Amino acid sequence: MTNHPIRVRFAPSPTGHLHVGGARTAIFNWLYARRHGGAFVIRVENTDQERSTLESEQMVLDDLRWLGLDWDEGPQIGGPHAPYRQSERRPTYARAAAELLASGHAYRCFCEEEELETRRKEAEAAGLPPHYDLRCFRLMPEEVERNLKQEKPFVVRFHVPKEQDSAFDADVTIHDLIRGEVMWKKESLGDFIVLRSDGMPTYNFSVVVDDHDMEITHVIRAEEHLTNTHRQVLIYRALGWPVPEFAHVSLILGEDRTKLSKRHGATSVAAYADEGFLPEAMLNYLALLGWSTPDGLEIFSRQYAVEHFSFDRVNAAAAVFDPKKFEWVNGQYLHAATPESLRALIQVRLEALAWVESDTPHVRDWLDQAIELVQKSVTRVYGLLDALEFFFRYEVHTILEHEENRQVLSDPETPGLLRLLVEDLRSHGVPEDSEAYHALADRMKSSSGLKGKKLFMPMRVALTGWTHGPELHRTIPLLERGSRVEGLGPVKPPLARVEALLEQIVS
RNA sequence: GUCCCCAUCGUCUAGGGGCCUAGGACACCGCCCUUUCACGGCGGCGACACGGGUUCGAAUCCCGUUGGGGACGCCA
Repeated sequence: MTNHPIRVRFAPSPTGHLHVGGARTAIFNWLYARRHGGAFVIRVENTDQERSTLESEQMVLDDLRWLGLDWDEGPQIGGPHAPYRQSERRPTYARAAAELLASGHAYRCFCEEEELETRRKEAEAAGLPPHYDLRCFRLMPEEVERNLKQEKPFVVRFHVPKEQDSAFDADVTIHDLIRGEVMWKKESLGDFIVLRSDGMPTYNFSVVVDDHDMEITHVIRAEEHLTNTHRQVLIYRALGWPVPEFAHVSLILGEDRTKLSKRHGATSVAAYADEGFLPEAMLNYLALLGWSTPDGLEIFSRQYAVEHFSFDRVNAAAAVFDPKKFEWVNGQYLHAATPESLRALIQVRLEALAWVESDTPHVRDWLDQAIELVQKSVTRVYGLLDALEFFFRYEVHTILEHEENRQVLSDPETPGLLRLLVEDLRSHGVPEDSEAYHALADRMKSSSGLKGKKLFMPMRVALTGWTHGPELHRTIPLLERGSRVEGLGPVKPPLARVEALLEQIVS
């Protein structure tokens, strides 16, 4: 293509948290930049002063950082094309608009909004395209002068010539990196506004001016902007600027196949973070929604994606966001994570729950073993808390409230069995490793005459309070050790558990 | 309504004329592993929207139909 370094940008409008659709666009931009050693620029599109806020900007940037998408130029870090906030770039737009005005590609329009609205409706009713009727395009210079003198508010409109022999051809063809050739005829476009009456540029104008100013070589954005490209290319043409490459990424859809939005449930990156999804998993899943790896890998590192990303493998069709698969991807990352890293992620909550009182090496060591024991059973970070709960909570009443537990314990053999278990734990001590546990199991088999589920389920319930959970041969020693670790929240030791339950059952 | 985009299992996709009786992943259903649950392993269910061309040969190329989506704003 070109010898110039690749420059791409992500241009969010700060009106709330980053959504998964925006996140995926950002990811594709970032991957493309990193793949080709180019620059990833962030530009804040806040020309809509009604809806844009600084708080939202901060949130979006935080969300991007959480995803690990670092930018080379943009808000908070600056760069050679600062400022990177459109509200602060008004002089640049004014200059470009003046140029369009001077060259006759644009004109002042004094029509009022309500007036335009009614005329648009009339045109539609008459079966005509709802385009601007060119009223102000035909204004005599004297009339324009008079209006200006009266300080009538005006917008600047771009003129789209419809004459076939016009020197300025308003037909446009682009070569989209994802879609191939896309073309529009001049007739499908009316004269459009580039500068609002308050002097702020409209989206289509500011985008072109900024992308040119910031030397953007590849515009990678959502497909909803595809038809805007017609207008934008005309502006490039009128200003005599080179047109960048385009890549329009398909939309992410909800289950009902309409554009993903709030009503589909959690759609913001932050919401998923709050629910215990990992940034690597999010990056992986979102990249996979539309892009596929050359060798069919579905779980891959950030580095792998950077090395293999290409628009050749980006699908042009829209994709439905599948929470189930996302959950699976997250699980894959969670299962492969080191216990230490997971512990760090739940540290604050462990302390809030008072399961951790002081952060000592013994506490950390015990926690890592406990996490290692349960991590394969969860798909979300905070699911670890539920999986670990049985270590720290053993309440006989709560246990007996659960139907499954009651069923297991209702066997007439249970009291005798638990009595034998108490005796064994007292005389032989609580097993401190798998081997000792298996010895215990053997003794219980012969002393009780029970085997299989009849033996192990009551033991499991008595020891953990649940009918399911990690392997007993690892759980029991860990429970016993946990009860002795200082700085850890209260862990009731195995013997005390069985005794407490037995007492309640026989009474 | 006009313009634009899109179209392979329920979902994400592989596929770019013969390698396709269409491969993988998620989900679902079995079985195995496991004295529980989960993880894991094995297997099953399940798709080229339709109609015309082009070609010796089309999931793959072309046209049309249908369907879905998006855009038509002094929002982005």
